[in-house]
Amino acid sequence: MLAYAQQVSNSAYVGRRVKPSEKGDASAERGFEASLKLMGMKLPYARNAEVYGQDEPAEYVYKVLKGSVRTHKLLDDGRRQIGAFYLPNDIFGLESGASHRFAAEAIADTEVLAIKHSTLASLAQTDAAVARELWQIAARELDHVHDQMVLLGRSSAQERVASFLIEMANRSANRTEFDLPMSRQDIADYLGLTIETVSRALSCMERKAFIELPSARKVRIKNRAAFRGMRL
Amino acid sequence: MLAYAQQVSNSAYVGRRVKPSEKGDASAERGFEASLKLMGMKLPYARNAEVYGQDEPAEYVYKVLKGSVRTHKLLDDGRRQIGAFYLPNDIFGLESGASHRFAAEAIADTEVLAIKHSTLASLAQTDAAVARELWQIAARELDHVHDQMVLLGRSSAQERVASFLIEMANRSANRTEFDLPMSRQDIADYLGLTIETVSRALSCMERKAFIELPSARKVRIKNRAAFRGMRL
DNA sequence: CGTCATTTTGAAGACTGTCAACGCGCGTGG
DNA sequence: CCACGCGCGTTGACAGTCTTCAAAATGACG
Repeated sequence: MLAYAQQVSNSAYVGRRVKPSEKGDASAERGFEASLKLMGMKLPYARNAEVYGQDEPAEYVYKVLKGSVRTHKLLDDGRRQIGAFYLPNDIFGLESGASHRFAAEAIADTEVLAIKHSTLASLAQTDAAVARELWQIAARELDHVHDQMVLLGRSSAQERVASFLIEMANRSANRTEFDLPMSRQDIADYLGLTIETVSRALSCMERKAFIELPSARKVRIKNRAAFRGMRL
Repeated sequence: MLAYAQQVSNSAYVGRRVKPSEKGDASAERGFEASLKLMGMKLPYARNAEVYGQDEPAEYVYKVLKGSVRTHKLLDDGRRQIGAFYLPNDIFGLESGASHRFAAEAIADTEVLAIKHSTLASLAQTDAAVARELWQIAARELDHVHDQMVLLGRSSAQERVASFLIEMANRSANRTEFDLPMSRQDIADYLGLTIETVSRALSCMERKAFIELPSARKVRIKNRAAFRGMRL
């Protein structure tokens, strides 16, 4: 899979050279982001395509360019838990362990930038700034799952959906009106609920005039204050 | 608090010198574990004492020597989510971020070995093995939280309690009979349940002759196979 | 315009939470 | 030495929330 992706898109980066204007500015060519830009390869994924599978070796670290990605774990009986959603500019796949414990899939048609984990590891050895940056990414990841644990373990359906909407609002450009790239099923599996419960919670909030749903995938926050009160 | 602890127990390590027998073996003096032994300080905590608080700066990384530790997040209204239990030889407090998102408390009278996060960070810069080890610890932590997310989001009370018992069995020396250092309330807050539900699940398993409870804090696994079937 | 996936809504039921009472072990103090 | 109180755990009855099952509505797409 990755071999294929490499074929189709690596060409864009083959033979790329540091331009004279970049050469002089050392800081522009260092750090994680810079390395990603220089050495990363752009990969396209269709809607629902798998970026990596569960328990697959964690060879690459990714950054979302366009579209969005979900990570999940699937149980034998079909139950699914979504670990996180990644939107443009988010980094994912840095598992620090040998293999991915969650699978990753494109939610919509998506483009990611991928860089070898081993490349980053060796970079981190010489460049302390890269090492620090990697830890920060891991820290954000851990923070998020910690919050998610409290959400899943200790909150009601209403609180979960409210927290989710606030999270999405904060992550989108426009904090009062935004699109949801994921389906109700994805939201439900992210929040540990059923689609029906998610739908009901949303309808309830719309009835209370806290939000408006111009369409199923579009949300408008009408009463931010009320929201803060009902989130976890 | 840490200043106090330093006072009372650091003395044991003040002036410690590398013994001749150790001096020759470079590998014995390197790595995370070795550093911990050399530079760590032994700290005692009474039952329910706080090792560090929520949102406190993450200055130290700890290893449990005796006793056990729980990490938790407390909500304003009293709801609590326990993140993990740490038993002897477990390492905790490596948050990678600036501050601890969960608080840590001693469950019973406990002794830990503490080492400055900054010390490890600078060690990791020169010693790649230490850097690798730190990532492994973080990876284990992340794996555990991921498992816990699936547990909290997608499993029944019975499955949660069964998973918990198996987890504890696997972590204890004797896999068929072991002690639980934590209370029912701790277990409940770890599994996202109430004490009553935990108690009922345990009673039910005892009735089915899957386990035996010689006392509230002692567990004997009688039917391991049946367990594997009911865990998550 | 029809078809299919997705979402919403409704009714019934299951599971877990809540409230309350009881039991047990243990340390304290009379 | 025993009674008592206290923390902790268990059990029961009931209520509430969320899930399940079913059907209707909506919307995307050919």
